[in-house]
Amino acid sequence: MPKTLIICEKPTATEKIAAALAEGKPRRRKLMGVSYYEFERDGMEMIAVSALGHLFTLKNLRPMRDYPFYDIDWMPVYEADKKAKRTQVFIDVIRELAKDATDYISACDYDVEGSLIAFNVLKYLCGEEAVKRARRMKFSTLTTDELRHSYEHMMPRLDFELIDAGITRHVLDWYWGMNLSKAMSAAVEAAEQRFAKLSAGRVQTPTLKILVERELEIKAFKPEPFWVLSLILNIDGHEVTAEHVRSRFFDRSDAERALAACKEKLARVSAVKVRRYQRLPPPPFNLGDLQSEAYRSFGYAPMRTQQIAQALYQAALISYPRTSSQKLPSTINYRRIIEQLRSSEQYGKFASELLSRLDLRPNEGKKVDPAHPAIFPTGEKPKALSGAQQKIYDLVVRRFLSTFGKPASLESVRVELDVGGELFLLHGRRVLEEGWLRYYGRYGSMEEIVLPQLQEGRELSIKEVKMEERKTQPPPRYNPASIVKEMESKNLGTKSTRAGIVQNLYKRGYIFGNQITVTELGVEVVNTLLRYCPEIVSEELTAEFEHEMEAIQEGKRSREEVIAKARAELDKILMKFKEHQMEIGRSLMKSYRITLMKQRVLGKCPKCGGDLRVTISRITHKRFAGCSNYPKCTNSFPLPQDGTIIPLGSICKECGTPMIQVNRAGRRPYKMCLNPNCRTKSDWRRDVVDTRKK
DNA sequence: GCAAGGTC
Repeated sequence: MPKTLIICEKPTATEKIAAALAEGKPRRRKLMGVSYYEFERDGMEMIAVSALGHLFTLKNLRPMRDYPFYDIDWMPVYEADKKAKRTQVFIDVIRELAKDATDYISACDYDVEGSLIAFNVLKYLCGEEAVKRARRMKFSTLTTDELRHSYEHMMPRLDFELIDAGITRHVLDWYWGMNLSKAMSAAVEAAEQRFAKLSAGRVQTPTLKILVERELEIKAFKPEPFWVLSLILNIDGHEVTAEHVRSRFFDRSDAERALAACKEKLARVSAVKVRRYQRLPPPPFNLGDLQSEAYRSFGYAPMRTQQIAQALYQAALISYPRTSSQKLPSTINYRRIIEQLRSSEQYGKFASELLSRLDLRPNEGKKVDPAHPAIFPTGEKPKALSGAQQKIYDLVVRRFLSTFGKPASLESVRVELDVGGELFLLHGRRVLEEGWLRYYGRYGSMEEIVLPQLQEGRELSIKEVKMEERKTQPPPRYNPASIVKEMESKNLGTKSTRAGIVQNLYKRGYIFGNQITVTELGVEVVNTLLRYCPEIVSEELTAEFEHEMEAIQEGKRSREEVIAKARAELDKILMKFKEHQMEIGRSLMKSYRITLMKQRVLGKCPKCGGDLRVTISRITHKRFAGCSNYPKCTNSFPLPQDGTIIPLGSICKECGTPMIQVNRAGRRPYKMCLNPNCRTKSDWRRDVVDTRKK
């Protein structure tokens, strides 16, 4: 009896593929805790089984004692990474089910990585014959119609061009990243006999470079003074401030001359310009947009938003979150979703309003994704959500509804005021029709500036004309959300990896703070690599990889050719690196030490003004905050033993000790002062009891 | 140890 094994990328996709292809209901089975689905189609027996993303990864075949090192091969992820034990049962189950399979279908996401995931499963778990026989389903959403269509129009073989491109990408990233990381650590070891965990990579290093460049701009920035003139008026008992038409005077005497001209007591309204305009609804969320909106609205780091979105997805409340798409194809049946939302207390009236319209169409954005639509709520009713989950869910639902809303109608008013020939401006803004802004609620809140009725020719009494000195500001620092956005615009990393790569830069000690500052170490790593391997620092490497991948996909270059070229190039770079490793190692270590020392400082000692530093007790080996003036000053505070401690650079309003933030795995970050007896902590114990009661 | 990519 012939049996077809369908390889899918992830469990939820497996379920949908089985449901779409089965005649009748697929039978859900379980083996070693892993679900798979049996069903019939056209008289054939079929089994849909799931991978869990990549089940295989590249690994060095021997310990990597020296570099250059190129001896790598594919291995089960669970063997390479002990923390990924979960993937082992998936491998066992697929191997078991492959035993009596006669035909194979690759039904992973239709992109380079998906093609490779299925290929490795077929090659290492089903055998070479399976690779030759396997066919490929291509689809861009997991809707019944599209899945059936893609089954009917299957590619009769695997997409080896995409697979080859994928393998090459993995190998090149490994070669470049691992060898350069090793080269830096080895340089430190050779020069200082100490281990320092240093890293470089095609994505992380250009990202760090962007941050270093901003750091340099800020350091080189010379604030320039400028002057502003403002006119304070009294209109019908309200105080209103108008700004001079020249928003900045860089020449003080110009500002003074303008000020001197304003000696009159009255300002005359010389023009009133009213403009009506529309603001279109926003496109639906992709992951990057959700991350930056959640940072703006709640201050959540992109990594946190990603984790919360993943939890909501697993609770079947929202669609697949790791997407770059801003499209909502009608096949997701958004009318049904909005109908389901109608029964919700919070969103019901918005949903009803939308459903009463005939033209229900989303305002889509330009970005697409080969495998997933934009993020949308499934319409399921949420049960017991945590506070943070509730917030992200609310944001997703409101954004989704907003996308279908009518444009908002706004009115802006520009009032010109003449004071002795000097022109001042008043700006007002009013929402005429809220449209989609109502659905978006607090996330789209538009500040209204309502001006009193002002007719041309009216004279207003002046309270004061003010001249103030200000300074130009340096360009703003990146924050975790804006650097993720910058990476996206430069095509660095993927939607799934960007937040994690930024987190990694923090973990390495290359950067710190929410307003991102690059450490001495981060700057030195970039400088070193700029000197010896500018290729890895440049965003161009990603672009170059992409060209090579394209050439491979078009059959213009072979995988072997591209890999051999990279090896030759790396050989030269790494040799030069090694020649200079003593000086490289010394300067890396120097900046490493400075960064470590600075990282330990939590703030000023309230007793003596010295530095309070994270210190490890010689006796108990536990960490605490101790004063740098020890033994002259014996001031100290206990610290939590788990998690990362981040100095906040501020002091407690109650007790004056430095504030810190504690980040612990799986818990939400919390802020506290160092003093355990501070009044701010008097209710901590009660909180713990309260939580337990619930 | 060290990358970047997929997944939960």
